[in-house]
Amino acid sequence: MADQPSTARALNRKELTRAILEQGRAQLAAVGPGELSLRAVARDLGMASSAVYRYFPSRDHLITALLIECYDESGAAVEAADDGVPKQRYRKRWLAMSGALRAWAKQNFFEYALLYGSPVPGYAAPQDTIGPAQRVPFRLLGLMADVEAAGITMAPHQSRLSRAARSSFAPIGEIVPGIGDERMVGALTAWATLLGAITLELFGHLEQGVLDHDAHFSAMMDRIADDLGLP
Amino acid sequence: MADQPSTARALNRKELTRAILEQGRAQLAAVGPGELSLRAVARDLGMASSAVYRYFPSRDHLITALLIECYDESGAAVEAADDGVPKQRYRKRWLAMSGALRAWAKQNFFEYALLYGSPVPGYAAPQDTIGPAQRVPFRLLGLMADVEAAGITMAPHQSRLSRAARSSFAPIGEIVPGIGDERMVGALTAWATLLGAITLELFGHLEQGVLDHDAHFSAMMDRIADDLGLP
DNA sequence: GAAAAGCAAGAGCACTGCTCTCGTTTCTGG
DNA sequence: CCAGAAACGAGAGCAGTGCTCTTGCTTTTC
Repeated sequence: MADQPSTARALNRKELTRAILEQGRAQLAAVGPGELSLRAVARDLGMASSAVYRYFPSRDHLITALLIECYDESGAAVEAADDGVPKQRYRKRWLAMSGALRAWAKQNFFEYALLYGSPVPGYAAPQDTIGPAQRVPFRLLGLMADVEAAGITMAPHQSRLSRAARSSFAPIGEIVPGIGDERMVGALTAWATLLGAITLELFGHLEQGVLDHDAHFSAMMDRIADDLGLP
Repeated sequence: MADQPSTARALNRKELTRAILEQGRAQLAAVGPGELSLRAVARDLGMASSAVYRYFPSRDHLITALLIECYDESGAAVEAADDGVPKQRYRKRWLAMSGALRAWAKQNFFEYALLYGSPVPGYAAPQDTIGPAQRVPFRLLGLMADVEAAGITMAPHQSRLSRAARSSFAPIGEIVPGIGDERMVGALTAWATLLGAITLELFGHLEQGVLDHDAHFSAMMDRIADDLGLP
């Protein structure tokens, strides 16, 4: 992987792999995962369907590759949004990131469904995907760490955190240190709300009740920002 | 639909329709939507695949029927949980309802995926489904109306609701009246959080970070209850 | 009792993921 | 430089899918 392809064949292989992935992405954007047809990809590329199997040993492997690509793309969108806001404007950073993820999801409906919708048939996402998948939540946690480092306190909550809940996110605390338990729960709740809000909107569950999706999303994200104590 | 089946044939038709639905449900629980095979259902019932089309004109119609069944089932579970708690124990009612939906989702993974995961291929859920689909959110809104009627106030929020956001859920306000704008946004946010939390957990997005899913879910729901000002 | 409607079954179409084989091309080691 | 090995593209084929159409049979209805 590290060395560049020297031979013409290896170069051609990289190129074709990329072309298949690209065509697969186009297919995905058009018909959604589950309907993604390996044969159709091969057809559009003018090659035999069996030839595709030289590059991706199965349909699931293709989907996994697309999964990684989409995680990276949405993660990059969120990171770019975060980077576009001054570091101290914490609330604005949250609003920018959440808005960016929603915008990406709306522009890439099926891709969002692939990432955060029902998991495909029986296959468990392999280890390769967890890295890219964590880009978005890690950025959110980074914001929390920044807020915490700035000494900004949260409004106290009525209910106490159980010991089990506290120790539950120890793995996260090791990777992104410096976040208090209360704020950690707040951040994870915010993440759930964000994904839930986008999912409800995109998958049509708000169709009967909410008229202005933009305003509604903004209102919810503002509320979350209040809850997180973001100034 | 209202009159009972008089003829033997009509009775047989009702029975067979039910059997197909039941077998489809079994299939669904085993392999998930998208993999639900009409031929397999027919095989298990010992009938020709073409015969099933006398009862369900297409695979999507079968899925729609299952969709309604599952919405009703989950809605009934949430309602039962709500009814099991004294009306004035508002916080407990919220925790019971959210816990019940999560429990149902965990026990009916693919069914939950069918309801709240990626929408199936190209088909838009027909009008028949929206009624059953609204049972859960309506129950949550009912709780909010009860709280509001009891004169319980919410902790004031920092950010103001935009005019667009306020008027956005006018359709809901007509069906479930007596809920203030602030609490309405809070309730819809709570709904998003609930669905997001269950989705993240069930679809494996918490696998790398959270150890104790029960405790984590409880902590988030407690937090939401605080936010909603539930005593 | 005859006509009409509902029904089950089978064949068939077009499609899918995937495997295997068969020539061909390209790379590599002596 | 050239033979063996590895990679490759194409095609046929298998088992499966949703769905349609035709063919007989049964039940209902007039």
